[in-house]
Amino acid sequence: MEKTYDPNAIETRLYEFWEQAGHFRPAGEGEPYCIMIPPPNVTGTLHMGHAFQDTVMDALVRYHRMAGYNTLWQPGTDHAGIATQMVVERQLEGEGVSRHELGRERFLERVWQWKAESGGTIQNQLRRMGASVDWSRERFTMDEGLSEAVTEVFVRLYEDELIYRGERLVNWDPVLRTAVSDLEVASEEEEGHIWHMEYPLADGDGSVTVATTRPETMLGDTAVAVNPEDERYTHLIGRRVRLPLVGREIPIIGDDYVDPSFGSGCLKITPAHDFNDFAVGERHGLPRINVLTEDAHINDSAPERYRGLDRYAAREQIVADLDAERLLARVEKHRLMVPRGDRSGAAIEPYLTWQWFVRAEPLARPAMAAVEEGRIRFIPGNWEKTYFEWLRNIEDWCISRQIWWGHRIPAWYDERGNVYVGRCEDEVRRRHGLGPETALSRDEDVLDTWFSSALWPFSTLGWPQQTEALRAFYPTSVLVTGFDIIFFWVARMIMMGLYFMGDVPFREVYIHGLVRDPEGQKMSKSKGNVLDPLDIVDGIDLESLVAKRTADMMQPQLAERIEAMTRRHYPQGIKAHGTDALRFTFASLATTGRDVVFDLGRVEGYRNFCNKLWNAARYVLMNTEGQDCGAAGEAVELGAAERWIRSRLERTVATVRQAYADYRLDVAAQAIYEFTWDEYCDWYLELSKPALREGSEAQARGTRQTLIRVLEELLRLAHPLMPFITEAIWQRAAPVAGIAGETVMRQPYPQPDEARRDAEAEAEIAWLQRVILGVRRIRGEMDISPSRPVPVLLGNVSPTDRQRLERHRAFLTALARLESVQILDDEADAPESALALAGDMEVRVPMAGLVDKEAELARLGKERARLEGEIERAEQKLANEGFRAKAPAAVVDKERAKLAEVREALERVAEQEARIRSL
RNA sequence: AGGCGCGUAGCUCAGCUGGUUAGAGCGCCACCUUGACAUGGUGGAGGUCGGUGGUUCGAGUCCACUCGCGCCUACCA
Repeated sequence: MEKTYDPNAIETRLYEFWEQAGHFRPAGEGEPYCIMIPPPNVTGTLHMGHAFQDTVMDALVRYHRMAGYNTLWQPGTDHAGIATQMVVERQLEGEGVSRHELGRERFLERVWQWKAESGGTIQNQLRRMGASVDWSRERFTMDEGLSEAVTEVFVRLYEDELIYRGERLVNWDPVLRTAVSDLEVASEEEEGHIWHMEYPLADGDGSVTVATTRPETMLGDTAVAVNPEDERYTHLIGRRVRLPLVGREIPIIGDDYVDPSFGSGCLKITPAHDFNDFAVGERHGLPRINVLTEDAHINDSAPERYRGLDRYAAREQIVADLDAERLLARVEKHRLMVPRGDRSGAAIEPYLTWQWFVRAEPLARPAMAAVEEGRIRFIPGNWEKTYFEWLRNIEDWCISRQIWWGHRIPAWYDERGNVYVGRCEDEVRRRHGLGPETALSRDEDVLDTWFSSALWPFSTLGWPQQTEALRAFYPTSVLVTGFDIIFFWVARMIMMGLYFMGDVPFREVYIHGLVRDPEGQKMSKSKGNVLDPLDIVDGIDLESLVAKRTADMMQPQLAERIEAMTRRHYPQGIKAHGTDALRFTFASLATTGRDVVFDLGRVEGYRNFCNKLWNAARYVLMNTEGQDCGAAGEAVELGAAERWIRSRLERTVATVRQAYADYRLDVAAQAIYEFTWDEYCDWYLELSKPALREGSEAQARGTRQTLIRVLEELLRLAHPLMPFITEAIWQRAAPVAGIAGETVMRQPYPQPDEARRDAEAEAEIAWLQRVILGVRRIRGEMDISPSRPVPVLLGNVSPTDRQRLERHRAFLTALARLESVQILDDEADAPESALALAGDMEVRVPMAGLVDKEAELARLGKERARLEGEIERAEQKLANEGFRAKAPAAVVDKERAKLAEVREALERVAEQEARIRSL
């Protein structure tokens, strides 16, 4: 083995080996375990959120695969309708062509071409992360099979009256010229104004004052509303005002939607351009006058003067005209929430159009019940609240999009505008008896991408065909995802799964946090604080990182700031850490669903950990490969150290298994880290050295056997978190441990086995550690050179201590670097010495020539102060009658024992201090 | 406005059903090129757990209030 761990040298090679050997495919036996990957955008690239999420999924999947489950991790991508179409449109723009000039068919060819070019990036990045997905089953939402599922679902929902077409107000993106769902709109507070306008009464003197943040909508006003309880205005209800600039007479109506205490208490009603006004309009049978074109210019319903103006130009003009007519009462600055399309950034217009909708309420009810009844469990559980809250207030889902890239809606129209829904035109003609003389044209719109994503858990398994995979893996085991798409995706999968499969799509939903940058900011392309996970794996120099982050930005003016921030956070660029270190970092941060602030320092720490494991393996193999490890059944003697490390490993196995059951990868990671470093490397490997050097043949054999067996088991234990390094070492270590097999990923996961617990060995080694640590502390604090062997005297030695000393003298001498060990029969014989306590036993290092008086006094003083504090605390507790009476007896006893012990220790320390002082 | 979450060592985070001296990694200090590993070893310093009040024999851990931060949902013209 190389002296230093080099991830680069092993990772790619091992992944290719796994994939080619088919190790990612379900075993075909055992209880099914299945995770569906949340499909990333087919033309996208891997970001830190993906890497985190994929680490969690891969750990779960590898764990269950090793634990004997028939395991499938289903991969695939979605077509990301709007996002992908935008990318291709921008390309066309560069060529000076619009998609309309190109035509639908040729445009779609271009999109497929783009997919062929840039698709596959994210798949290869997933490979670099070690993701053990079954590539042979990879799916894409626009595949034939998945498209068939989409059509089938649409038709059935339509036939069951859960899909309808209607003219409604929708969120309209005037840049993309398509409807978008509520979820694709993000409202941000922005500076704006509020204009107070006078609407003169039509039949007499006076006027009412209305206020608006969007004056241009007044062109479409069809009423003024007041609260019917508002005494100032009740007399006006039923009268009319003359709409300024337009001249239309509109009624004053009473509706309790109006808040009398707000503003003037009079509200202009524009049913075609405001969601609340739309509802008011419905109640009062008001006309809906749309005054905008689909790209938010004033249309022909408005007075000629404004036609063709952009909405903001029209606003200015209208304000100016009102002012000229002295109908503008006043203007105030006002902060308001402006809805913007999350793709285009354009201000969203409520816009009256014909769209397709899914009736949500009948689907939402069973979806809530599934969680209420525990058929689906959220982890952490509090996300249920968010889920219920959304489903309770759910609105019908607008699923049609006025774009081209996506699943075209399976609806046809005849020349009279009748609509027919079916799986294909033939079916429509057959079912409705429409001959070739009837011309049919297909609906131009496509479906929301999330519509196809909602079917993911069953469409990827072959539905509507009743495949074996569908039978085996539906419902899937767990969905791993971020909280930001609970609404978008999780709830919709549950609704669709229940409706079409009659069962939940997954039994558990593990919600993880967001990955944030070192300043706690959400990582996003526009902020320029994203990291490519592979740059952490492979490393990247500062200049390349800066260039990467400032390349093709949406807002180039931020480049300077981003560059400065990047230079501040990564002054040396980023070193290569390897996939395993990155994965281990993510695992250690995967606590209870909270966000993770990404800290490169931790990755570095875990890369060091990989190196530690690597070198431990190097040492073990050096001492076991080609040597007698007792595989042939020769006599093997296991000493306390051997029994101890096996016992410790057993505990670790139990902890790690429980951690997986609890979705606490941080706990699993920490248990593995601590066992490997603090017990196996720091102690057992050191203990093995004297045993191999000085032990009997049977002892050496037992040591070698334990070294290799513990290593082999540890590799299996750690494999789901750090697949590459464990595989690389395992392939070499397994034969030495007498285990055949070509990959660790198909080996059984370690099982806890109480029989391997050994309390006696643990006590024995704990004693040894106490003595060694005592000597080391004296050494450290007395500044005795580590290279200088010291003599040690043991005082107040019990028979057990005496036996232990005889058993472990060699260990003690080696690990504490002793010149000699002697038992003091009479304490009075003790020379001047520095003191450490190991339980009741005194560990003394003579001072002559080694220890100076002042240093030892300082050390003892510190120790005494600590012990006195302890005693005071314990005494206070025990003096408290309430404590003695009410605390459990075990707790009280423990406190008493502690007090006695500490008092004893204090006595010795004080004694020692007095002796030294008297010198 | 409503909901959720967070605030523990300089930094990033653990701390389960309340009970030994509140832990880890990184960073820091001192010493050490000992033959698995300087991506290392040994020893050490450092926090009273945002604040206040309460429940309790006992609270970082439960309750109330409060300050600060974040997110989500809904928004009044």
